Amino acid sequence: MPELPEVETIVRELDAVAAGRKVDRLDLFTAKIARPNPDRLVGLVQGAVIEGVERRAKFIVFRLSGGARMVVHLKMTGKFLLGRPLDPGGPPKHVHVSLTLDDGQVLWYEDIRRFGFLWGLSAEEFDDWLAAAALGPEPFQLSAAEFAERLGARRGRIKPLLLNQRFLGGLGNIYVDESLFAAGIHPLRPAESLSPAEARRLHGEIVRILDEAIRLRGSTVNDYKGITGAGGEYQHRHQVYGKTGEASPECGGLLERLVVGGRGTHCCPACQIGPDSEV
DNA sequence: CCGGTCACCTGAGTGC
DNA sequence: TGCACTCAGGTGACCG
Repeated sequence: MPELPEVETIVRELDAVAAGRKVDRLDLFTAKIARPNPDRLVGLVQGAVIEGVERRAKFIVFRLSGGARMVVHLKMTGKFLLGRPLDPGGPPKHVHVSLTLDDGQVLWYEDIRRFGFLWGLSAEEFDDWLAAAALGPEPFQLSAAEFAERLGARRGRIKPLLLNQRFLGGLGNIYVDESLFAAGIHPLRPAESLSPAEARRLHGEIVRILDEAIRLRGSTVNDYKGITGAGGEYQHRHQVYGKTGEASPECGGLLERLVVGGRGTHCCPACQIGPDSEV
C-alpha cells in the first residue's frame, strides 16, 4: 500500500497520538507477523513509553524508553487505525495487533494480506538491523548533483533502480512512474544512459512530487487510509499511474501499460525518451 | 551485478 | 450465481 508520502502521513499522525504515552498492553492476535518472535515484541513494547514515532524510508520506527524500538513495515495492505478497547468477541477481521495506551486510546494494526510485520528490537539490535537494511539516502538528503553521480555509477534500467531501497529510500511504484513521466524519461532506459542534465531533472521531479504528495497526505488509490480513516488527495494529481489508455496530459497520445521488473508500469511512449532514442 | 520468476496473502474486478 | 483468471501501493529468495 504505502510509499514514502503515505508512511510520512501515518507517522505524523501516530506521533501526535502516541508520543509521550506508555503502552499499557500489546495484544498480539497473529503470531507470525511478530519479529524476531512474539515474546520479544510483547516483552519490549509492553510497559514502555513511546518517546516518538519516526520514518526511515518506508519503515515506521517507534522510539521507546530505554532505547528500544518497535519497527513496522506495512508492505501492501498494512494500516494503523484508532480502534476500540478489546471486546469479548475478539478483534475485527484482519486486525493483528492492538496497542492500548495509558490514556485509554487504542491503536490497531490491520493488514489484509499479512505481508507486513512488526519487530521488537533493543537499542543494540536496532543498530544492527539498520546496518543490515542498508537503506539508501532519501531523495531530500541528496543534492541533484549527488543523485546524478549515484545514478551514473549503476547499471540496469532506471525504474527498478529507483525502486531499489538500497539505492534510494522511500520510492514505490506510483511515485516512480509519476516521477519518470514528469522528467520525460522512459522506465526502460538504462540508468547510465541518462545525461547529467536528465538525472538532475529527475531528482528535481522526485523531490517536487514527494513534497506535494506529503502536503496532500498521500495517494488513496485502493484503500490506503490514515489512522482516523481519512484518505489522501494526491491521487487526483496523478498524471500516468493507473491511467492506461487515457490521453497523455502532455501530448494527448495514449498512455501505455507495460511490465518492468515485474511491476505494472505506466508511461507515455511519446513524451518519455526511450532506451532506443538518441538523447 | 543484473534480470526473471516465484512466494508470501486476500480481495476486487472482469469475462464467460 | 459461480468459476477462473488477473491485478494490486512491497520485498526477499533463488536461479541463470
